[in-house]
Amino acid sequence: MAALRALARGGLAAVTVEALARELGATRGSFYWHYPHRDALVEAALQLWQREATDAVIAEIGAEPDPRERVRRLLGSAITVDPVAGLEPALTAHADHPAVAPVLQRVTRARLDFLTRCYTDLGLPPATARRHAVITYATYLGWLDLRQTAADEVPEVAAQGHPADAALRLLVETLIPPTG
Amino acid sequence: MAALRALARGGLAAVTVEALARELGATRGSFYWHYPHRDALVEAALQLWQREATDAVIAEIGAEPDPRERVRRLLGSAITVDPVAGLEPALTAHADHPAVAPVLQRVTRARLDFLTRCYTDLGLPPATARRHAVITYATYLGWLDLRQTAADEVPEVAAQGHPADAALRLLVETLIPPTG
DNA sequence: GTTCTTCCGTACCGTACTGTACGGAACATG
DNA sequence: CATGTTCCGTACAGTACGGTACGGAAGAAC
Repeated sequence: MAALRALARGGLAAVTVEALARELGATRGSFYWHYPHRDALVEAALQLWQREATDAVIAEIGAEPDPRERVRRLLGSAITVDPVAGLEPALTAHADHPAVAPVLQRVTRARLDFLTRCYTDLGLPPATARRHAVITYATYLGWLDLRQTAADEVPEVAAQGHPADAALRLLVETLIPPTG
Repeated sequence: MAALRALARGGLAAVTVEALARELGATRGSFYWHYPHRDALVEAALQLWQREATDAVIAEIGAEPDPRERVRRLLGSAITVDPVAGLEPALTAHADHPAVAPVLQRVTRARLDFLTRCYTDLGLPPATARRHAVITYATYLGWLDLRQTAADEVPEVAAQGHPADAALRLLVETLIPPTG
């Protein structure tokens, strides 16, 4: 969705009907046939993001039986793939927006629950697993931030290549407790 | 600075001369005597942020001789204090903005260099220390994100109180290698 | 007291955007 | 062929904002 790209570039204020119409080679008149107003567009874009960036990923990786491998694959995909660069930082920047808040809350809870489950499956008691999940998820979020702010200064943070592999190994060592 | 508060709430687009004048009980006419244009305001606000949120902190904690205690105090202040809530996530959301990019790059480099120095002082070889610094800093950034997006869902992430203390202990255990 | 400087307010223009009204093309359906 | 539906474009308010021009109050300088 073009709306998500605009959101990633310039925040919520950048997702305008005008810019969208220009980018797609259409006119605003056409837009207002498909959506009643601008808010409906951002709403649709946010739901699309939740489905593709969270629900689909959890469904896919959740099929993996080994919890250690689940975390490893999560970290790996967090490092290598970023379909719409800068989207998540842009969303957390509008965490208090009435349209963003509920989606962001659902996504955060789903991801944290999934991670917590991984850690309990590794043998950790629930409270400890929860705290590990929070730390791991925070590291993931900050990793995305760093990729936006210092992709050139911090080559480890790039989406692909050899430095990313070395960083992944250290991430796994740091964030996954020795053995369950 | 009121501009930074506006930036934290609604991104760069929210730091408008009109809103600022309203909040301060003045008029736009008055504003344009102090600043030549809007961009000068955001520029000044960003430089203020760099001085208070990075230069001052590094100068203060840098005086601590024990590197392990330095990292601990960094994590501690990261957890407990957040003068303008949501500012850093809002800034990383505009990482490619011409006014934000250079400031953000300087801040990121200064913080990463400082952290790397802490880890080398702990006895780690430079490359390893650098990677540890990146991970620790990413966790810090993600922690700020989580505080914005899920302060209610994740009590560990709140700015104060007993849950924060438990989280800090785990952070220290996770992010600081056993002994240098 | 006159004059100058500093600071703030009002009034105005240009621009970019949202939303609506309406017209018309393309196409299906009877 | 007539009619309706779907989709897109143009034209028009209304609004919020950036920026400029100008006027005027308050106080300092002399």
